[in-house]
Amino acid sequence: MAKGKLSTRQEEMIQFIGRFSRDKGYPPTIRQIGEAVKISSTSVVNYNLNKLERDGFILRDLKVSRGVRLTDDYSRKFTRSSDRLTIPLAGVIFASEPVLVGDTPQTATDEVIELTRDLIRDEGDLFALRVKGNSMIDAMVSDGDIVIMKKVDRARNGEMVAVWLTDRNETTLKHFFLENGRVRLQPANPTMKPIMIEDPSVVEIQGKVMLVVRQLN
Amino acid sequence: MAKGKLSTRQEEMIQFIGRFSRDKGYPPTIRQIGEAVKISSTSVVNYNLNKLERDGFILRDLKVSRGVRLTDDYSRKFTRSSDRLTIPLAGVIFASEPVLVGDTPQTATDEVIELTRDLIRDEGDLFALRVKGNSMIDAMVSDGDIVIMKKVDRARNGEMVAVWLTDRNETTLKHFFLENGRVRLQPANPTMKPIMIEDPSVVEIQGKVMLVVRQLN
DNA sequence: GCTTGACTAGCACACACGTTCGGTATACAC
DNA sequence: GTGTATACCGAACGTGTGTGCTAGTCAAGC
Repeated sequence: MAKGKLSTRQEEMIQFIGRFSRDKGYPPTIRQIGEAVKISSTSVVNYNLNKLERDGFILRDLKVSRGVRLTDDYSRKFTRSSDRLTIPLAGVIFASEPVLVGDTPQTATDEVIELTRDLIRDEGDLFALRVKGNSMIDAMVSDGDIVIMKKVDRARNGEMVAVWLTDRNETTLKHFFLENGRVRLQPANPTMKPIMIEDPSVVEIQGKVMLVVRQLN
Repeated sequence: MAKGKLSTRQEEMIQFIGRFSRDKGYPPTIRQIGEAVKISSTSVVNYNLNKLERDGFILRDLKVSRGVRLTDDYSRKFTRSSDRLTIPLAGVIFASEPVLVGDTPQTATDEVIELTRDLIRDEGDLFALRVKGNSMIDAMVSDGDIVIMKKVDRARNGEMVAVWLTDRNETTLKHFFLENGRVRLQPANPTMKPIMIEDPSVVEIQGKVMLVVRQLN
């Protein structure tokens, strides 16, 4: 299967086929593909489509018009955004490092999490992180969990956020409260005590936790 | 919009267009539709398609081959069932009651959870429960979480299960281990101690936990 | 009887669209 | 040099496919 290396044009072709199919409800013709990626000859489009098919990116039904479609893996990235959400798995989160918020565009990320809109209605810059280690057990989050976060730099009281504490070099997931100029970070586990912080400037908000998913087995 | 009354043929045409598009990845031609619903003339198919379009069931792009598709409302009925999962929300789970495993068929349940296959690959009898109260914090599960369970009456070592302990009238979520005729129930929270049970018969397995989902806000 | 509207069949036409073939250019190996 | 593989172009060819026209059937209403 996938030989890995795709030319710019072939990448563009995949993108175009996906977008076109999603928007119009049917796949493009060879000529439409050619127009989109600036190829003047239909034979060249055909040539590249054959290559993409050989490498497992698309499926073709020969002799039928518009008989081209992306393979399941790829078409998933283009499914209607209204009922499904594709979130890039941006990395891992653990106590001793700040959350990395990569600027990698979604299409460049290989691993993604698919969710239904049922689970998460919010629009915005969402990304997923896999939890590493047991340092977040006071947030009722365990090793291997996936947290879906929204990129924010401010929090409202009560929201659960990922914060980087600059004075102790630690990332933690807590409910955030700003009270009389002090920050209270409240663990989700009600049996545990909050952290009180006098100087709010040591609290760097990395994102707001929207969803936690734990897969067993 | 929809005039309500559809002839048998027109109903068949909608069904066929939906199935064809789903299976093949592109819509059928007029001739293929005709063949499917036993219409010999392309003009008759065209005639009926125009009617369906007028009544809001389908969309057409004229002059383009295979330029027909169902409107969003209808196409949704034909989305690949293999990539999405609808799980009935069967009730709540809390410490002082055994898990209710209703026999209500899935269709009768009103509340459902929709998940993508990404999250849960297992086939089988799945149901969802909402966690009530903080009695399961030792399983790293908090109030309001949703647990997706599979109906089983046996567990393999290491699996996380919902068990009803008949001797203490309590439901709990634990990792299950059968060792030398004794049952060890291990909390997910590594800082907490296991429950050892000498008599396995007091352990009633209610289901296997497949997924835990926590929505914030 | 006649007309009208809904539905159907058959078929030819024109263009939409995939395929094929002859070429060109470049890079690399022998 | 010759050969081979990759990537591209342009044009012709043949089939795929929507459209339009003519005509027939049947029931409802006059």
